[in-house]
Amino acid sequence: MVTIYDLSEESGFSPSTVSKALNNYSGVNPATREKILLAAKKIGYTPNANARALKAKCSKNLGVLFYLRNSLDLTHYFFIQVLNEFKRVTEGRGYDITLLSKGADAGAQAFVKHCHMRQLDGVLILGDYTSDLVQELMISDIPCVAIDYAGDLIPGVMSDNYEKTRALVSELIGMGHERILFFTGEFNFVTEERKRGYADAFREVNKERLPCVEARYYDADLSAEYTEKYYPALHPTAIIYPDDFSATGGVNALRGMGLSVPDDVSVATFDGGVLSRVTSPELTCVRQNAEGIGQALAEKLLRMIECGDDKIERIVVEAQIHFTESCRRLKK
Amino acid sequence: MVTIYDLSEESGFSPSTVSKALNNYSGVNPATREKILLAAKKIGYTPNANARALKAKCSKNLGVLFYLRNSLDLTHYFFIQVLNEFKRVTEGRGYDITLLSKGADAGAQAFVKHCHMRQLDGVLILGDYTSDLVQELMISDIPCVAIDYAGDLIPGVMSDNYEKTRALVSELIGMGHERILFFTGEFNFVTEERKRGYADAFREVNKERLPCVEARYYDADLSAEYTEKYYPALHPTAIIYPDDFSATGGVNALRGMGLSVPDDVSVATFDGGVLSRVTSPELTCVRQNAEGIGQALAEKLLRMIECGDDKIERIVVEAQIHFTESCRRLKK
DNA sequence: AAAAATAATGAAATCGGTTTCCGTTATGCA
DNA sequence: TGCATAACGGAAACCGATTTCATTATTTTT
Repeated sequence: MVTIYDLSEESGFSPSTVSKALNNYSGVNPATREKILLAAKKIGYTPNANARALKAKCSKNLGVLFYLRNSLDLTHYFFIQVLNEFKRVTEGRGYDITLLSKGADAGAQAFVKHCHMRQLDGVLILGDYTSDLVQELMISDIPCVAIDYAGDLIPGVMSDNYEKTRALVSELIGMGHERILFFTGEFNFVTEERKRGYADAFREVNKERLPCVEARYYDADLSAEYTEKYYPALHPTAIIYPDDFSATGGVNALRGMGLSVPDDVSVATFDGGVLSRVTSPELTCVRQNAEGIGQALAEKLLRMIECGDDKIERIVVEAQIHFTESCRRLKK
Repeated sequence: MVTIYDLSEESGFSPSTVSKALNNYSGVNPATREKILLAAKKIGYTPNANARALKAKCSKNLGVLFYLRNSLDLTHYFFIQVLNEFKRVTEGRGYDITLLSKGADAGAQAFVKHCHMRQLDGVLILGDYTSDLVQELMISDIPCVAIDYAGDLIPGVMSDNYEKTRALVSELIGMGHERILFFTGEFNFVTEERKRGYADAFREVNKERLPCVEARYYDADLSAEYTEKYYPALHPTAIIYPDDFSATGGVNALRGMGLSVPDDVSVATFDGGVLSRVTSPELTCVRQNAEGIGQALAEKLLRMIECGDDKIERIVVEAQIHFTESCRRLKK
């Protein structure tokens, strides 16, 4: 390993001067700096991030916590898109990303301990934030941001769920749909916002709405089951699913019941990821802006770390309604 | 931060003894060890991984490189499953995972430099291994493993592509299909193996096969385009796609041409992830064992790091052929 | 020309661990 | 009882950076 001492010897300057030169500190002669940089290139010097972190108290390393329904799982297709953009932004600013885990012992404070151990500068939380382990992390001294979080422990970034749901439902009502079945996701802030939007769209036009069916899936099979159970009971002309998995499962179930989308029933969903794009017909959706969300999360977290920004705010990233032929206008 | 010195003071033993006790070294009285462990719990001691790595020359940290078509991208649905299992295994053995990136300057040796900087103990390579940057990494002194790699620089883990393709095609031939169109993936070892299996299945029964169509996609739109172009020209009774994205795109294109799957044309694919499961009908596939592959990668890499295993081998993980109604028997 | 201010550099302490080496005490054996 | 050996514990060096503070050289001020 090539160290700063080797570089000191090679360039003829002391380690302290070398360090200052490499870090662009003032108080180093430009000519000296040049010589040192040249020598560094010559002998192939790479700084040791661990040594740096030890002394500097900052590791330039961020943690990412994927925590879904009490298990660590990276395969969530929407969150991984968010992470992808988060990574792009933070790595451009010189940060690395480490995947959080519970560690070997996995007792209380598992995540907090993990962060302290690696001296992580901050953490991105994706997923369930209700678990104790995650709450401990939010309360700790480690800067955190989360997606879809609306509590007052840390900042959260989310789509404008109320507004876009209201708009989507209004549009459907305008197309003649009055029996719109809304399968909601699990109970949380996002779901509540969407339900509020759904209810308000009907309230605006003084119409009666169907009861929402609470179902916490992200699971095509379960969604199929619910569809088979509730369609015959409620006879909706349109169905809204809370995510792509549920929607594709639901569409298949409808087909299985001999129904055509959109001739017999219109379908819309949230997310609008690759799943809803490859099904035919492509599904109408409230497409969340994964890139925008990832970017907003990254920028907020970096501000917290680098600028001491401690404002616990909700940052809203506009989603987009994407209408396709999966929803059709009903004739009067 | 609670350090080993605080723990030394609290327990009444010197830092060196404390270190030995914590690391389960011999030469420490069990009673002493107990006292130290108790004190550690009491004051909430968390070891500093950076300090440890600095001295111990081993960071207990692994790098993961997602490198697809010259860009760093985490959203590959199959690789992310592999990584998920890789992570589960390695974190159980006390390792953390850091996502590799090119760093700010991004010149030659970018990945190698990144590894040295963080003192990574080893690297998992997912994706393109043809790029110079990845080759540099393979040649370096850092232990690496890769998926679907069959060169002689590092070990590789892969499915039994030849065997399973041969079996799939044989089965289709047995069902009466003779005009089987095989859209292959990009040019690499995996594709060559599959083509060999395809060809051998026809050779076994002395039948003429259609020419394979090379297409490097993982892209539903592109696959649709190819399907629209080649179906009318070759009139196959069955089509095999190289991945789920291509398959769903292809199926939609076929439907667009007024063809039914499987009544007019049978369809099979590789991977068999969530995409091929939610389409209707669910697609026949050679389902790669993502968990098995992730596990094999993890175990091999850990053996290389911990046991000095330097055997450059190809590890084969059996895939599974999953037949569904997307392929039908042709009547004589 | 002397004094003061400024710029450039280096010596040394420090971060929080690990590890080598050595001294002390306990134990086994004759 | 005396001696060799083993077990235990601690002092100190070290890993590779950063940072404070002192020192020297240079420039500016009076």
